[in-house]
Amino acid sequence: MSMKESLTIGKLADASDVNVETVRFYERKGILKQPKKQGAFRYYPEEYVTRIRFIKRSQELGFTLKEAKELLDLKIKNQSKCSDVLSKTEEKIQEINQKISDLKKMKKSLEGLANCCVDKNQPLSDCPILECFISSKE
Amino acid sequence: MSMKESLTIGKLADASDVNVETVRFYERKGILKQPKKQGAFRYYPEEYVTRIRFIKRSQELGFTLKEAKELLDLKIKNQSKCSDVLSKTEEKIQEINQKISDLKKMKKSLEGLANCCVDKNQPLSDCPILECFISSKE
DNA sequence: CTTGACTCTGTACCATAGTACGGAGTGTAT
DNA sequence: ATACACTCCGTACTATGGTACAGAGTCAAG
Repeated sequence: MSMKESLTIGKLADASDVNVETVRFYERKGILKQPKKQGAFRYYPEEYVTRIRFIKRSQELGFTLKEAKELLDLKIKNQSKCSDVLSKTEEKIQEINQKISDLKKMKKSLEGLANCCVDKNQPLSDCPILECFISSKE
Repeated sequence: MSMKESLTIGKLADASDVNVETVRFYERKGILKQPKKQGAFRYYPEEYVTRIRFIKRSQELGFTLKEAKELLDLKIKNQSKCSDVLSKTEEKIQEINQKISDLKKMKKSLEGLANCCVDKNQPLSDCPILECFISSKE
Protein backbone atom coordinates (compact mmCIF):
# COMPACT_ATOMS: atom_id res chain seq x y z
CA MET A 1 0.00 0.00 0.00
CA SER A 2 2.12 2.86 1.40
CA MET A 3 1.07 5.75 -0.84
CA LYS A 4 3.43 8.72 -0.65
CA GLU A 5 2.70 11.04 2.28
CA SER A 6 2.11 7.95 4.40
CA LEU A 7 4.46 6.95 7.20
CA THR A 8 4.55 3.88 9.36
CA ILE A 9 4.81 4.54 13.07
CA GLY A 10 8.56 3.82 13.02
CA LYS A 11 9.25 6.29 10.21
CA LEU A 12 7.09 8.88 11.91
CA ALA A 13 8.91 8.42 15.20
CA ASP A 14 12.33 8.73 13.53
CA ALA A 15 11.31 11.82 11.62
CA SER A 16 9.83 13.41 14.73
CA ASP A 17 12.79 12.51 16.90
CA VAL A 18 10.75 10.58 19.44
CA ASN A 19 10.30 6.97 20.42
CA VAL A 20 7.71 4.74 18.75
CA GLU A 21 6.26 4.14 22.18
CA THR A 22 5.83 7.86 22.64
CA VAL A 23 3.63 8.08 19.56
CA ARG A 24 1.49 5.26 20.84
CA PHE A 25 1.44 6.87 24.27
CA TYR A 26 0.16 10.13 22.79
CA GLU A 27 -2.56 8.22 20.98
CA ARG A 28 -3.65 6.42 24.11
CA LYS A 29 -3.81 9.74 25.91
CA GLY A 30 -5.75 11.37 23.10
CA ILE A 31 -2.99 13.90 22.39
CA LEU A 32 -2.72 12.62 18.83
CA LYS A 33 -5.65 11.01 17.15
CA GLN A 34 -5.06 7.58 15.71
CA PRO A 35 -5.06 7.72 11.92
CA LYS A 36 -7.06 5.40 9.70
CA LYS A 37 -5.46 2.00 9.53
CA GLN A 38 -4.82 0.40 6.17
CA GLY A 39 -5.06 -3.24 7.19
CA ALA A 40 -3.49 -3.83 10.58
CA PHE A 41 -0.96 -1.00 10.64
CA ARG A 42 -1.25 2.72 11.27
CA TYR A 43 -0.26 5.01 8.41
CA TYR A 44 0.34 8.64 9.18
CA PRO A 45 0.29 11.70 6.94
CA GLU A 46 3.54 13.70 6.92
CA GLU A 47 1.79 16.41 8.85
CA TYR A 48 2.06 14.37 12.02
CA VAL A 49 5.80 15.04 12.13
CA THR A 50 5.06 18.71 12.59
CA ARG A 51 2.46 17.99 15.19
CA ILE A 52 4.79 15.89 17.29
CA ARG A 53 7.63 18.42 17.06
CA PHE A 54 5.17 21.09 18.09
CA ILE A 55 4.15 19.08 21.13
CA LYS A 56 7.75 18.43 22.18
CA ARG A 57 8.78 22.03 21.83
CA SER A 58 5.69 23.23 23.65
CA GLN A 59 6.72 21.08 26.58
CA GLU A 60 10.18 22.59 26.56
CA LEU A 61 8.52 25.98 26.77
CA GLY A 62 6.73 25.03 29.95
CA PHE A 63 3.40 23.78 28.67
CA THR A 64 2.09 20.44 29.85
CA LEU A 65 0.99 17.76 27.41
CA LYS A 66 -2.58 18.75 28.10
CA GLU A 67 -1.81 22.36 27.26
CA ALA A 68 0.11 21.36 24.16
CA LYS A 69 -2.96 19.46 23.06
CA GLU A 70 -5.11 22.52 23.66
CA LEU A 71 -2.78 24.57 21.50
CA LEU A 72 -2.86 21.93 18.78
CA ASP A 73 -6.61 21.71 18.95
CA LEU A 74 -6.92 25.41 18.28
CA LYS A 75 -5.62 24.62 14.83
CA ILE A 76 -6.87 21.13 14.21
CA LYS A 77 -10.50 21.48 15.18
CA ASN A 78 -10.94 23.92 12.36
CA GLN A 79 -14.57 23.06 11.92
CA SER A 80 -15.33 24.49 15.34
CA LYS A 81 -16.86 27.92 15.70
CA CYS A 82 -14.36 30.75 15.66
CA SER A 83 -15.83 32.28 18.77
CA ASP A 84 -15.21 29.09 20.72
CA VAL A 85 -11.58 29.23 19.76
CA LEU A 86 -11.02 32.93 20.19
CA SER A 87 -11.10 33.22 23.96
CA LYS A 88 -8.87 30.18 24.39
CA THR A 89 -6.45 31.69 21.91
CA GLU A 90 -6.28 34.99 23.68
CA GLU A 91 -5.81 33.28 27.01
CA LYS A 92 -2.84 31.37 25.59
CA ILE A 93 -1.41 34.56 24.10
CA GLN A 94 -1.51 36.13 27.57
CA GLU A 95 0.29 33.12 29.05
CA ILE A 96 2.92 33.36 26.36
CA ASN A 97 3.38 37.09 26.90
CA GLN A 98 3.99 36.47 30.58
CA LYS A 99 6.47 33.72 29.81
CA ILE A 100 8.35 35.93 27.37
CA SER A 101 8.39 38.75 29.87
CA ASP A 102 9.72 36.56 32.67
CA LEU A 103 12.32 34.97 30.42
CA LYS A 104 13.52 38.44 29.48
CA LYS A 105 13.86 39.36 33.14
CA MET A 106 15.75 36.17 33.76
CA LYS A 107 17.98 36.87 30.80
CA LYS A 108 18.68 40.38 32.00
CA SER A 109 19.72 39.06 35.38
CA LEU A 110 22.00 36.52 33.79
CA GLU A 111 23.53 39.21 31.61
CA GLY A 112 24.13 41.27 34.71
CA LEU A 113 25.81 38.27 36.22
CA ALA A 114 27.91 37.78 33.11
CA ASN A 115 28.95 41.41 33.18
CA CYS A 116 30.15 41.10 36.74
CA CYS A 117 32.40 38.39 35.45
CA VAL A 118 33.85 40.20 32.50
CA ASP A 119 36.31 42.31 34.42
CA LYS A 120 37.54 40.54 37.45
CA ASN A 121 37.53 37.70 39.89
CA GLN A 122 35.31 39.83 42.06
CA PRO A 123 32.54 38.33 44.15
CA LEU A 124 29.14 38.23 42.49
CA SER A 125 27.11 39.27 45.46
CA ASP A 126 25.51 42.18 43.68
CA CYS A 127 24.00 40.30 40.76
CA PRO A 128 20.26 40.22 41.12
CA ILE A 129 19.10 36.98 39.51
CA LEU A 130 16.88 36.15 42.44
CA GLU A 131 14.99 39.38 42.19
CA CYS A 132 13.84 38.81 38.65
CA PHE A 133 10.33 37.60 39.33
CA ILE A 134 9.53 39.62 42.39
CA SER A 135 7.03 41.85 40.64
CA SER A 136 5.77 39.34 38.11
CA LYS A 137 3.20 37.71 40.33
CA GLU A 138 -0.31 37.93 38.89
CA MET B 1 13.76 32.74 69.57
CA SER B 2 12.32 33.75 66.18
CA MET B 3 14.24 36.94 65.47
CA LYS B 4 12.66 38.95 62.66
CA GLU B 5 13.67 37.80 59.19
CA SER B 6 13.24 34.23 60.41
CA LEU B 7 10.43 32.01 59.18
CA THR B 8 9.30 28.60 60.27
CA ILE B 9 8.79 26.11 57.49
CA GLY B 10 5.04 26.63 57.53
CA LYS B 11 5.33 30.41 57.24
CA LEU B 12 7.88 30.02 54.47
CA ALA B 13 5.64 27.62 52.58
CA ASP B 14 2.64 29.93 52.87
CA ALA B 15 4.61 32.95 51.77
CA SER B 16 6.10 31.03 48.83
CA ASP B 17 2.77 29.55 47.83
CA VAL B 18 3.95 25.95 48.08
CA ASN B 19 3.34 23.03 50.37
CA VAL B 20 5.45 22.46 53.50
CA GLU B 21 6.31 19.03 52.08
CA THR B 22 7.61 20.69 48.96
CA VAL B 23 10.13 22.70 50.95
CA ARG B 24 11.32 19.57 52.69
CA PHE B 25 11.41 17.76 49.35
CA TYR B 26 13.63 20.48 47.89
CA GLU B 27 15.96 20.16 50.84
CA ARG B 28 16.22 16.41 50.52
CA LYS B 29 16.99 16.84 46.83
CA GLY B 30 19.60 19.49 47.52
CA ILE B 31 17.66 22.15 45.60
CA LEU B 32 17.50 24.30 48.71
CA LYS B 33 20.07 24.03 51.40
CA GLN B 34 18.79 23.36 54.87
CA PRO B 35 19.25 26.42 57.05
CA LYS B 36 20.80 26.39 60.49
CA LYS B 37 18.41 25.03 63.06
CA GLN B 38 17.73 26.91 66.26
CA GLY B 39 16.91 23.99 68.51
CA ALA B 40 14.92 21.34 66.69
CA PHE B 41 13.19 23.48 64.07
CA ARG B 42 14.37 25.02 60.83
CA TYR B 43 14.33 28.81 60.63
CA TYR B 44 14.62 30.41 57.23
CA PRO B 45 15.69 33.88 56.22
CA GLU B 46 13.10 35.83 54.20
CA GLU B 47 15.26 35.41 51.16
CA TYR B 48 14.10 31.81 50.80
CA VAL B 49 10.68 33.03 49.69
CA THR B 50 12.30 34.57 46.63
CA ARG B 51 14.31 31.45 45.99
CA ILE B 52 11.30 29.20 46.02
CA ARG B 53 9.26 31.50 43.81
CA PHE B 54 12.20 31.61 41.43
CA ILE B 55 12.28 27.84 41.29
CA LYS B 56 8.55 27.52 40.68
CA ARG B 57 8.53 30.11 37.95
CA SER B 58 11.58 28.57 36.31
CA GLN B 59 9.70 25.33 36.08
CA GLU B 60 6.77 27.07 34.44
CA LEU B 61 9.20 28.42 31.89
CA GLY B 62 10.29 24.94 30.93
CA PHE B 63 13.30 24.40 33.16
CA THR B 64 13.57 21.24 35.24
CA LEU B 65 14.21 21.38 38.98
CA LYS B 66 17.82 20.50 38.27
CA GLU B 67 18.12 23.39 35.83
CA ALA B 68 16.39 25.74 38.23
CA LYS B 69 18.98 24.77 40.80
CA GLU B 70 21.76 25.49 38.31
CA LEU B 71 20.30 28.93 37.70
CA LEU B 72 20.01 29.56 41.43
CA ASP B 73 23.54 28.38 41.99
CA LEU B 74 24.87 30.93 39.54
CA LYS B 75 23.79 33.52 42.05
CA ILE B 76 24.20 31.78 45.33
CA LYS B 77 27.64 30.32 44.99
CA ASN B 78 29.01 33.80 44.82
CA GLN B 79 32.31 32.81 46.27
CA SER B 80 33.04 30.71 43.20
CA LYS B 81 35.37 31.98 40.52
CA CYS B 82 33.66 34.15 37.95
CA SER B 83 35.12 32.21 35.11
CA ASP B 84 33.49 29.02 36.35
CA VAL B 85 30.15 30.74 36.28
CA LEU B 86 30.51 32.61 33.04
CA SER B 87 30.20 29.81 30.53
CA LYS B 88 27.24 28.31 32.36
CA THR B 89 25.62 31.71 32.35
CA GLU B 90 26.08 32.23 28.66
CA GLU B 91 24.78 28.77 27.92
CA LYS B 92 21.62 29.55 29.89
CA ILE B 93 21.26 32.87 28.08
CA GLN B 94 21.31 31.03 24.78
CA GLU B 95 18.64 28.62 25.98
CA ILE B 96 16.52 31.53 27.09
CA ASN B 97 16.95 33.31 23.77
CA GLN B 98 15.74 30.24 21.95
CA LYS B 99 12.75 29.92 24.25
CA ILE B 100 11.83 33.56 23.75
CA SER B 101 12.17 33.20 20.02
CA ASP B 102 9.99 30.11 19.86
CA LEU B 103 7.39 31.63 22.15
CA LYS B 104 7.24 34.64 19.85
CA LYS B 105 6.66 32.37 16.87
CA MET B 106 3.95 30.57 18.76
CA LYS B 107 2.39 33.85 19.73
CA LYS B 108 2.45 35.07 16.16
CA SER B 109 0.67 31.93 15.02
CA LEU B 110 -1.97 32.34 17.68
CA GLU B 111 -2.45 35.96 16.72
CA GLY B 112 -2.94 34.84 13.14
CA LEU B 113 -5.51 32.40 14.40
CA ALA B 114 -7.22 35.11 16.41
CA ASN B 115 -7.33 37.38 13.40
CA CYS B 116 -9.04 34.69 11.35
CA CYS B 117 -11.69 34.76 14.03
CA VAL B 118 -12.26 38.46 14.23
CA ASP B 119 -14.45 38.77 11.19
CA LYS B 120 -16.49 35.71 10.66
CA ASN B 121 -17.55 32.20 11.43
CA GLN B 122 -15.23 31.15 8.67
CA PRO B 123 -13.22 27.91 8.88
CA LEU B 124 -9.74 28.28 10.34
CA SER B 125 -7.94 26.00 7.94
CA ASP B 126 -5.45 28.63 6.86
CA CYS B 127 -4.00 29.51 10.26
CA PRO B 128 -0.49 28.21 10.53
CA ILE B 129 0.05 27.38 14.19
CA LEU B 130 1.61 24.06 13.35
CA GLU B 131 4.30 25.58 11.22
CA CYS B 132 5.73 27.76 13.95
CA PHE B 133 8.71 25.62 14.91
CA ILE B 134 9.58 24.15 11.55
CA SER B 135 12.75 26.16 11.17
CA SER B 136 13.69 26.42 14.82
CA LYS B 137 15.44 23.07 15.09
CA GLU B 138 19.06 23.43 16.23
C1' DC C 1 6.47 -18.55 0.05
C1' DT C 2 9.61 -17.81 3.43
C1' DT C 3 12.37 -14.87 6.34
C1' DG C 4 13.30 -10.94 8.81
C1' DA C 5 12.27 -6.38 10.04
C1' DC C 6 8.60 -4.02 11.56
C1' DT C 7 3.99 -3.49 13.95
C1' DC C 8 0.25 -4.95 16.99
C1' DT C 9 -1.92 -4.97 21.99
C1' DG C 10 -1.24 -5.12 26.61
C1' DT C 11 1.09 -4.72 30.76
C1' DA C 12 4.87 -3.52 33.62
C1' DC C 13 8.31 -0.53 34.76
C1' DC C 14 10.86 4.09 35.17
C1' DA C 15 12.11 9.14 36.49
C1' DT C 16 10.61 13.46 38.02
C1' DA C 17 8.15 16.23 41.04
C1' DG C 18 5.73 16.28 44.37
C1' DT C 19 1.77 14.91 48.44
C1' DA C 20 0.05 12.45 52.39
C1' DC C 21 0.53 10.57 56.67
C1' DG C 22 1.84 8.25 61.08
C1' DG C 23 3.81 8.80 65.35
C1' DA C 24 6.84 11.41 68.07
C1' DG C 25 8.76 15.72 69.61
C1' DT C 26 8.64 21.04 70.25
C1' DG C 27 7.16 25.91 71.26
C1' DT C 28 4.34 29.14 73.05
C1' DA C 29 0.04 31.37 74.66
C1' DT C 30 -2.82 31.29 78.24
C1' DA D 1 2.13 23.52 83.23
C1' DT D 2 -0.66 22.07 79.92
C1' DA D 3 -3.02 22.31 75.56
C1' DC D 4 -2.61 22.52 70.87
C1' DA D 5 -0.78 23.95 66.71
C1' DC D 6 3.19 23.30 64.54
C1' DT D 7 7.45 20.66 63.37
C1' DC D 8 10.29 16.54 63.09
C1' DC D 9 11.65 12.24 60.20
C1' DG D 10 10.63 8.44 57.51
C1' DT D 11 8.05 6.07 54.40
C1' DA D 12 4.48 5.37 51.17
C1' DC D 13 1.56 7.02 47.74
C1' DT D 14 0.26 9.99 43.60
C1' DA D 15 0.36 12.17 38.80
C1' DT D 16 2.68 13.02 34.61
C1' DG D 17 5.25 11.67 30.85
C1' DG D 18 7.16 8.46 29.14
C1' DT D 19 10.09 3.35 28.13
C1' DA D 20 10.54 -1.45 27.88
C1' DC D 21 9.13 -5.69 27.17
C1' DA D 22 6.48 -10.17 25.67
C1' DG D 23 4.22 -12.72 22.47
C1' DA D 24 1.63 -12.59 18.38
C1' DG D 25 0.65 -10.85 13.87
C1' DT D 26 1.95 -8.45 9.29
C1' DC D 27 4.43 -6.71 5.17
C1' DA D 28 7.24 -6.97 1.39
C1' DA D 29 11.68 -8.23 -0.84
C1' DG D 30 14.02 -11.83 -2.67
